Amino acid sequence: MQALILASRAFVGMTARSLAAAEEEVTLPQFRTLVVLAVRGPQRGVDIAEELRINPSTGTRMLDRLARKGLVRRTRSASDRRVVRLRLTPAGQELVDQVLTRRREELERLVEATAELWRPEVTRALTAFAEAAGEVSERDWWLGWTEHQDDEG
Amino acid sequence: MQALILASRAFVGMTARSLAAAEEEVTLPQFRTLVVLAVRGPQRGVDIAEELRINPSTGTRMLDRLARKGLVRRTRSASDRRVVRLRLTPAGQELVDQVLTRRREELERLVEATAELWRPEVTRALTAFAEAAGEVSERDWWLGWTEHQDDEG
DNA sequence: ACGCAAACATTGCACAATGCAAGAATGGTC
DNA sequence: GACCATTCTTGCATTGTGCAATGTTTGCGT
Repeated sequence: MQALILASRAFVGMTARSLAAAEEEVTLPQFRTLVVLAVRGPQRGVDIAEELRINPSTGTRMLDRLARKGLVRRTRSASDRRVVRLRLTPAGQELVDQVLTRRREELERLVEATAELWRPEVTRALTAFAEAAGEVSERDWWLGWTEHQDDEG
Repeated sequence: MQALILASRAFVGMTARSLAAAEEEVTLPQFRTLVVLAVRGPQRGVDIAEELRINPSTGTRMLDRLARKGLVRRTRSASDRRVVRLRLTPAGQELVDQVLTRRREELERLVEATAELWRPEVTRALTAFAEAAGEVSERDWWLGWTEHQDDEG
C-alpha cells in the first residue's frame, strides 16, 4: 500500500511536469478549459461550464481571458442566437497539442522504462485495488491538479 | 501501466472524499494551512508560507481568515518581537483531527480489503516504477488537490 | 553606541477564479 | 401573443495569489 502511494505520487508528479510548459501562457483553470475544447470540439459556453463543474458565469469570464489571449474564438450561433459557440484558435490548439504531446512522450518513455514491471499479477492487483477503492469519474481525472503538485524540495 | 493509472485515480479519489467533511468549514488552501500547523506544531508565519510554497503575504491573509474563523491563534513572540507565532485553537485541532482520522480509517479499510494484493512482487514493481518516474517531494503530496478531484458523473 | 543590513510581518495593489443573483436576449409552447 | 425556459452576461462579494513597499525589530560590525 505504501508502495502504491509512492507510485501514485510519482505518476502525478510526472503529469504535473508535463503541464509546466503551458503555465507561462495560461493558468491551470484556463488550460483545463482549452482541453475541453480540444477534446470535445467546439462547444457552447454552458457545456464547457458543466464539463468543468463551474458556474456559467465563471466560464464566461474564463473565456473572456482566453479570448483576450487569442486562444479561443467566440461566434454567435446563427441557428440559436442565444448560444455562443467557442472554439480553439490555431494558437490555442497548438498550445494544447504541445502539452498533450509532451505528456504522451513522457508516458511512453515511462512505459518503456518499466515495461518488465507490468506482469499480469501486478496489473491484476492494481485493478483489484482500484475496484476496492471505489469509482472516480473518468473525466476530470488528469485535469484536476493544482499548480502545487510539483517537486523541488 | 493503465492499471496503475486507474489505481492512482482511485487512491486520489479516496483522499479527496476524506477531505469533503472539512470543505464546509474551510477551503482547501485553508485546510492545508491547518495541517501544517497540526503536523509541525506552532510555527512562524514565514515557515508556514515556505512550507506551503506561497508568498508570505498570502500566508498572512490566509491566517487572517483562519483566525477570524477561530481556528488559529496569533501570538507575538516575546523573545523576538518581529515574529508572530501561529498555533491551532482547539477548534482548529479538532477539525484537522476529524479529517485525518477519517482518512486513516478509509485507508485502513482499504488496506484490510486489499491486503492479499500486496505481494512482494507487486510492491517491488510499484517501487521500481516510482523510481523510474522520478522524484516528487514528500511534503505537499496529499495536500495538493483541488476541489474538483471528485467523482459524480 | 550607532548605524545599517537582514528578517519578519503586514498592507497596498493588481489580477484570476469562483458562486449567487439579477438581467437581457432569444426560443419554444400553449 | 403571453409565458416560461435557455443561454449568456454583468454586478457584487469573496478567496487565493504575487510583487512591491512599509514598519518593526534584531543582530552585527565598527
